Amino acid sequence: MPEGNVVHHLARRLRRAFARTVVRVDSPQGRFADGAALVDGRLVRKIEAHGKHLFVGFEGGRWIHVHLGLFGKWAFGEGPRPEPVGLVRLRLWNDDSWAELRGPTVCEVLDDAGMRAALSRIGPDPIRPRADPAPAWERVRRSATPIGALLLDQTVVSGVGNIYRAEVLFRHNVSPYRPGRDMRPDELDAIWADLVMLMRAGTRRARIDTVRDEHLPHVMGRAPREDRHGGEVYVYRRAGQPCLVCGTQVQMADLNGRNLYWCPACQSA
DNA sequence: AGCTCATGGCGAG
DNA sequence: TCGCCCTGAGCTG
Repeated sequence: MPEGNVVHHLARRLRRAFARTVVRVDSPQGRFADGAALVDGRLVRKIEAHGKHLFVGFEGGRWIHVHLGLFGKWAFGEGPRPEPVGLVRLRLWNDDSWAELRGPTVCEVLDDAGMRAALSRIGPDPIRPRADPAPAWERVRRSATPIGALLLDQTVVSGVGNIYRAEVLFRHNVSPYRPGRDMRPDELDAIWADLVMLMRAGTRRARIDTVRDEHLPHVMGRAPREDRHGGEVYVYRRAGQPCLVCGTQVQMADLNGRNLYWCPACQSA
């Protein structure tokens, strides 16, 4: 259940295990059997994350394209690969390492054109070096859609999920309901810079921490967290609990079918 | 054992 | 806006 930071972290891990090696590929579950046969036994040239999309590039111009969706999960190990347990969509292995993929929304083989087409459908990714936020913010500034919805739209910005959406808007005191066209350019610049910083830190740690040092004492004093997303956050999944900055009850609402969290006092604008 | 919910995204109305 | 796809964990009984 990853946002872009976890996908980039997984790309690094896959790179360490498989880059520039000949990799065996199969599909114990069978649903990816045809795709696996197209790349089995080829040299892995490149492994890249773009937003929440992962691409494993093979010699011969073919790519495995994976999107984990809500439920997808990778497992890794060293040495001989274990017998598959349950539904394993994709398995990769070489002499030293193995990896298993379960439950992805997307697992397919693309050629170079297909890979470029997939990339053309997503907006700039704050984790990637040299990503340019300009096209994203141009769309935001022309849109009446709430900024909270725009940040989750992967064609605007890629890699931001429900946690980063909630947290970055909190950190900039912006109401998730403010129309994109009412965002000031300096606010958008600051939000981009913050996403770059937060998501790159989240890539290294494979978790999402957004609470500033000066508010960490509040974190220490509060009740143990009851969810398992695994980081220290201001508002995500904290509905009904006091805001770590002002004490107001954190609110929750449905926005386009996803749970939205915010502090109505800190984010009134 | 069965329900609900989850860091996501797509397509049909 | 809704329903659907994918899987697993954490409840409730």
